Amino acid sequence: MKTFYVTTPIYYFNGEPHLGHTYCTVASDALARYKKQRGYDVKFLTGADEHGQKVERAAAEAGVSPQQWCDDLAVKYKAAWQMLDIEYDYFQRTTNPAHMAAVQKIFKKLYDQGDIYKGSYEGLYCTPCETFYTESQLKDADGKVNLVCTAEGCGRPVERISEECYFFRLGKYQAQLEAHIEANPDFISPPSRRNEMINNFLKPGLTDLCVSRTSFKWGVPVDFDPGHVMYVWVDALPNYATALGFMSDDDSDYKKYWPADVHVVGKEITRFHTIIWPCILLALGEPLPKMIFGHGFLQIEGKKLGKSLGNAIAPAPYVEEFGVEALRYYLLREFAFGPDGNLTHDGIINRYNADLANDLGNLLSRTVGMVEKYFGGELPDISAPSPYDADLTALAAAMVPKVEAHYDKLQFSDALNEAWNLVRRANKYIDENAPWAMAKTIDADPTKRAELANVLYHLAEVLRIMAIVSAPVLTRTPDVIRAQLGITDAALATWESAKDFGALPRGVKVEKGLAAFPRVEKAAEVKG
RNA sequence: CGCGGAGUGGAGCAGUUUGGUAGCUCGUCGGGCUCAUAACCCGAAGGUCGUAGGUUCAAAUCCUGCCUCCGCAACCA
Repeated sequence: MKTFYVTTPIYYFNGEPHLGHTYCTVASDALARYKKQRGYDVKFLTGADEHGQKVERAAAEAGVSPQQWCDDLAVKYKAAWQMLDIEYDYFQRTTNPAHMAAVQKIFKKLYDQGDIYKGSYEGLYCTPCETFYTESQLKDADGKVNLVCTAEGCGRPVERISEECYFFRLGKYQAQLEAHIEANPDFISPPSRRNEMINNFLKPGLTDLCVSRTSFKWGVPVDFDPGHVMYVWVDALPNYATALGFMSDDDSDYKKYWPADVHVVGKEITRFHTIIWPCILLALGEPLPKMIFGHGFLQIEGKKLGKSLGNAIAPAPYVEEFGVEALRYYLLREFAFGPDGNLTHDGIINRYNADLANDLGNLLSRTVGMVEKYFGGELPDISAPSPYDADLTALAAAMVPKVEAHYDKLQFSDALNEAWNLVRRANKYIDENAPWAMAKTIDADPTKRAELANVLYHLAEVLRIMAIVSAPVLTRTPDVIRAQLGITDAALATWESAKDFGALPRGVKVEKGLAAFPRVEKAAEVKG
């Protein structure tokens, strides 16, 4: 069986999960679900980056140990992912002892082969804030360098000091990496990010990277040099491999699933995943991930989402108001996956009402309603075709491969739009056939009776197919649709069966349920 | 000249790689239908595609200048 390994970033544990994390994780989850539907043996990893000075400080401010701080947050993240129907296979944590042992081996191996060496890091340092700055960070708007700390409320002078640390020979692998990027156009996706990486970082040349610190303790110790802990790179990035058992006694999963098919990351960390991580892998002699996809950022009601700005927004209020599927659908349908997007409350309502309530939910409702009203819940003979059938079935047949192509490229919005064309076509098909007119004579006219049944059968088939192609995003409604259409055969829920218009057996029995997506009115406000 | 992204009818967005009737959703207006979640279907109005030039038979799309907004610049998804 073909394998597919997809990862979210390991989220930095200096705050609770917000809509930014949600966006990235929902997209990864949709991809994982889609690949499962397509028959892949999927491994879907998410996790947490728990080390470093910021975590250490945040824990101190909260009056708990760093480990306690992380344990508490891990519970919250897992709860958030459960609320959002995220089907991850493993939640990696960088405080996981197995991970820590593995990265120590990685660090030692790189040191032994000369790719990590001991040197000193020179920088401008603010002692009270324990923060290093580069000159470029201290530039003001005019480009002048001011030797004062920029931390909020500080402004004290910084001093030029040096700290002993270990360096990774990043520059040594530049040529190899460039050749790989050249030979694999999708390696850095989308293309705009690829250009950015090449122009911004590769062209100026890679400099060796500081991979250890002595200024804080909350990290993986460099076991052969007490006093040093690993800085983020060698600790965090290899999580994608250590989660599979890389550098452990049992690396069978690593052998099976590595290299990763996609690392889904936010645009601000594209650089680390497309340059530093590949160079570490090259140094280790391991294969590189096939694709790093750097998606854009969400704004919330036009405002930048950021923990430091304090307007981080939790997904829970949106889930409470609209339901988990509506939030997932909105995130993946409203925004192209790649550029930035602006999430708005009104926008969710519009999407929800237009696509989920009016188009899909109502199609289910009217279809099932008519089967009940006209046939007492069970379709009879459907042998009389309608002149509009061919157009509908042709559209359905053409739709599925297009949806596949879009999902394969992580273009969720295009995939959903393409799928929804079928819903819109089906609603039109109802008008074309005017089943309510047919219904008037079905008692006296067996042909009309079969004609009407045929129309309703086609609608049921559209809904069955929609249940399949929407399943990467809509995690619950597909089952609701199948329940109302009386579909129990798992063979009618497979991805392949979506290409087989007419697979649904005759004699459809329906059972009307609650509206799948009741409309919401605009006056409503987000709670909390 | 640090780098990158964006500027398309009232709103939000596609389209720009491979130039060739400007598309989608919402909203507005008119009509139809009544099975359905006041939902559905049809039609219409509305855009000199930021701006000034250039290339071309032809530019939202390629090139150049300028204006505006935003992001990044050792870890905010």
